[in-house]
Amino acid sequence: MPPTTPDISPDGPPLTLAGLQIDVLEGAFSWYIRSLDFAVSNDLDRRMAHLDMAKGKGKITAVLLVDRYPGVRPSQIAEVLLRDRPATGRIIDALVTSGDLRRETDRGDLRAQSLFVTPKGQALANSVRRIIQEQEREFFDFIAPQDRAQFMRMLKRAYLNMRKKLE
Amino acid sequence: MPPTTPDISPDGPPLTLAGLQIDVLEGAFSWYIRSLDFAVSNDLDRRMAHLDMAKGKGKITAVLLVDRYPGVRPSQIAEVLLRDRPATGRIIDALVTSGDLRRETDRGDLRAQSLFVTPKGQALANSVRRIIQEQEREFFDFIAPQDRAQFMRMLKRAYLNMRKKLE
DNA sequence: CGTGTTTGGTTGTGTTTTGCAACTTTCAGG
DNA sequence: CCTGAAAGTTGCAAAACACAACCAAACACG
Repeated sequence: MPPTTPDISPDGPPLTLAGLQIDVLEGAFSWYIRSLDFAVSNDLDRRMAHLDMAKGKGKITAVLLVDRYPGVRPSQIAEVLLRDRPATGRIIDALVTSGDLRRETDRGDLRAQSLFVTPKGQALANSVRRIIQEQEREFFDFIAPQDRAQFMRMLKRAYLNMRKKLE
Repeated sequence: MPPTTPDISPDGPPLTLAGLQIDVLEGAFSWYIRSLDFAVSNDLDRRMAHLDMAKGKGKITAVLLVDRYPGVRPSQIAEVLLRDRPATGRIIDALVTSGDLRRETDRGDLRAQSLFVTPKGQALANSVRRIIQEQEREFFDFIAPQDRAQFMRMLKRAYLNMRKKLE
């Protein structure tokens, strides 16, 4: 395409893929976020391939949540994951089957369940955390420490804005 | 914030969902990005629900790309989308069927195709752009102009880092 | 030329994901 | 008790996606 196109974006050289200049096209954060998610997820899947925990978008968060909050209930996890209960239930099923989580009936509420990690799940959670940290280090290290906080803050705030709207 | 809990993150009050404090849990950008993507995509789907273009993750980008670069080839789109050719081909199929895109045989290379938007597709592209801009405005407006550039730069760079690794 | 390799696209298939609806059990309030 | 709401489960049907196999055109090059 003709290089006559002025570089509108004030953020470095225009991003070119397959000979197409992407930047201006979408002009939007959303495109970067969606693409970045795609890349992040794929990369995570690769790194976790050796763990038995089959490709799990939700599974990762679920294990970490249960590990950190022993006794959580599936419905709470569902809310964090932004999924419905059936979907969450199946995620948990898989984790129970693989021997990483354990279900108990919540005492005090026979309808609900309390979730706990097994020793195996505990180990898994640790692996996962380590892998995530490696990924962070590898791909986000270019962000200066003081900028990291701001970056995180922006992500968080946007996320909260969205959640509010979705409810 | 509760005085008992030291606020590790220098980025505002801890994020609590369903009574669980999420922040420290994942501690990572990746979690925010993945969640944010989920929210962004859902929100986009909603906003686009009235357009015939059935829920399309790839479709959105495809239409915009073709609109901006008349004559692009499916393989180029595939590369941008980070999908394989079959997947991309089907996306294009759908858009052709719905009358938004038009295929032509590339002159000069009989194997390849050149894609163009139809008038309908043109209108669709405009709608999509408008919707995306609204979404941006609604959810990312809190970012000060001078910070936007930096935010974008970080997203972009992380994205590029990832892509390099995926290839 | 002609032959082997690469590139662009299509078709077919099987798996995974996921959202919705319906159903069971339990709780909470009056 | 009775009713309505909440927690999970099951069933189902649709969508997305990755992989492999396949055809046709282009290119490289001896």
